[in-house]
Amino acid sequence: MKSNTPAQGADRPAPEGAGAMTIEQVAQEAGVSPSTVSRILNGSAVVSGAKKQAVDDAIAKLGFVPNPMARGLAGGRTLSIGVITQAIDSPFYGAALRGIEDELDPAGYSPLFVSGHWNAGTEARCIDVLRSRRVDGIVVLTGRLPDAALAACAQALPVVVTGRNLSAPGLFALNFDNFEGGRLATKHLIDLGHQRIAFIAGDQDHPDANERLRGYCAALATAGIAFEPELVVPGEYHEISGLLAVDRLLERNQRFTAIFAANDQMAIGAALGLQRRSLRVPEDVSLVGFDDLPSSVYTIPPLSTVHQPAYELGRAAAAAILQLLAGKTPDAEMPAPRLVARESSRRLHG
Amino acid sequence: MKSNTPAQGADRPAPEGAGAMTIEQVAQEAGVSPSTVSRILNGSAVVSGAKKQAVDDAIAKLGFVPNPMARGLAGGRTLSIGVITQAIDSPFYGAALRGIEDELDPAGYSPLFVSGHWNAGTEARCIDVLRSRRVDGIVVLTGRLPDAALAACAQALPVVVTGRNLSAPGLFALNFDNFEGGRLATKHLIDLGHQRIAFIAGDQDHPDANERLRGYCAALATAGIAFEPELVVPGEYHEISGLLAVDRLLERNQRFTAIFAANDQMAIGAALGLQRRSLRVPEDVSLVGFDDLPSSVYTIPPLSTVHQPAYELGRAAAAAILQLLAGKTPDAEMPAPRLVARESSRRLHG
DNA sequence: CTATAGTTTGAAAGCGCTTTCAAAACTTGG
DNA sequence: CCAAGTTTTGAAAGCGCTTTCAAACTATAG
Repeated sequence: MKSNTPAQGADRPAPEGAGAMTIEQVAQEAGVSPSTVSRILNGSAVVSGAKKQAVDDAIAKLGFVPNPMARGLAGGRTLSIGVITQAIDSPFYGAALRGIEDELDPAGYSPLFVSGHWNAGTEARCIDVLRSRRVDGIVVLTGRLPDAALAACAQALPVVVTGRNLSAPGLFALNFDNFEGGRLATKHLIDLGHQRIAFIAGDQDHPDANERLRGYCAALATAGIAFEPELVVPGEYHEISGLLAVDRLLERNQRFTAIFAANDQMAIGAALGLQRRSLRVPEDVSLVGFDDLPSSVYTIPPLSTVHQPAYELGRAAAAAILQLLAGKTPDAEMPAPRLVARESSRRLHG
Repeated sequence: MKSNTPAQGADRPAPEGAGAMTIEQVAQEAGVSPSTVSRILNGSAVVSGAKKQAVDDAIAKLGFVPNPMARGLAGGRTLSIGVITQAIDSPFYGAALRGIEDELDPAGYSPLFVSGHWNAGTEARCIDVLRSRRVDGIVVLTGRLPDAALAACAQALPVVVTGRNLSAPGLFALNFDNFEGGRLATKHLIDLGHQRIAFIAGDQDHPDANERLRGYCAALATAGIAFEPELVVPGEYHEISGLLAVDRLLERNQRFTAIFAANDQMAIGAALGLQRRSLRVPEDVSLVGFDDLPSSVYTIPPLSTVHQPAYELGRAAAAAILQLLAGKTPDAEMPAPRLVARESSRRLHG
């Protein structure tokens, strides 16, 4: 964690005149040419052991840090990766961003986060911004950009996209099995004896939302339970959708003993909606979410949900872009969906 | 939102060979010298109307976007602002980051987010990283860095820090009135008739946590209620602290009719802890938090809390750094604390 | 109509680094 | 011990932009 030069106060980051070091000064100090220093810095050529030592010493002594700007200009790389997230303050994507950060950092890359706000136009602008900043690659977390736009972008720049199945040159897609997740959640409720299971759907425009719905249908079918369109209410992935959905369901006079919400935020909204109507979770209605947000452990009651490894997703995406940059074919894989049973779901008695 | 050149598909960001444009080509197209183009780009000198027009046209026609790398190298600015946040996935700071993003974007600046993870050493490293990336300024959201380190950093670079009262050259501190917030929350409970009010404290190392405690004490004193050390339990700002704190309180056999938690996350943990002990909120115990996280509207029951304008805080901090950069003295001010009474607190009956 | 001050403009020198290219330094084998 | 091949090294040319500096031009006054 700390710097590796020992005798150094925490408040004095670089040994000396930190701002003004150049490769030339290092070269002079080490008695070699700037070219040689550059070669050592980048490992771009073999350098004799003696000179390498001298340069390393000089770098340590002067506290030299290469100027990324100059590097970028000369070398055509910026060591930065653009990350298009949908909302930097989303509880779900937050973890993914952290994963990206953690993976990129040791490789010397920095993420450049921009928010697309679930809007194709904004996302397109984000790409422009990132490209104008000359990022070396782009990671797109889901979003609404047409696949074609992404593929086009990938022609100029390595691109990693999550939440899609898409294949194009220079493009790597990393998808979580939302279908299986949806199936698992529904099966969990069925196994608990529930037959009338309502589904609060996610945003229609999200492919993952539709996959989760498909999983719900599949589980129902497997169990021989008829799909009941009246039990499915649209939502938009926000808490309020969950609340409203419960109202809708109750107004429709639908009987149901369980609800599966396409994400935790809606499940939390639904829980409040149920409480407002004096329906208890899980005594009267079992509730299952999707995502396993950090806060879902602490809801009342703690929420049963499908765990989405957001952090790992971020790491995997970052690792993939790094591999793409290195000319390799990414081999990242997502962990399989896993149901976390907590207290919001219970066996149907009666 | 969209580009201003009309005939342009969403998937083709720049009119033509987007990557390869240089100021020189623009100059040629407009029949002027590169210097003139640069001057127009930066508004750094008066240029005759005719030439300005010609250059603007050429820029539009070629879809030219200046290379930030070259700009940074030559001009010594990078148009990027380093932001040290504590955890990019924190529910509270997320909103602040968004505020920063929203404020910086129209000014042409980009934020560079790094996470300090509440660790002075890591934060110091973050500053190094940011400086090595040559950011034009730094925004520090709270954190544990010693004031002196910040002041030292401010000598080289404009710095805006939140959550502290600190004054140094090149440094602007933007503080929320945590004392008043703590007082307000406590007063709210007292007004509701509560006398035995437990306090779940925040992390000792956070100045704001101590301020909130001071506010709690002040409100108690004003109401003539004796301060009871046994009613104060330490916490660390996470949900689990709240849960544990309730256990502690109950083990100590303390009677209390209300709890004020130094942040919402702990309040949420406390709510669960109370529920585990079959104590109902608000019937048996009133609960008040601090921060007003977006999710606090949807807890069961919805949480009464002190609203912290995280988003505005971000915007104000960003605006301040922009002003500092422009050589002005920032005039940003934080809104006063405001109590949001929801359903987790109610009048004490009996 | 020329001398003087005031403006607008272009040429050219970097910013700090990477990367050819060719020279210098070693190898090796005949 | 020298020619030919193989490394290692340094000089120098940019990367795309900003910014002096001085030249060219315009306006004002004598």
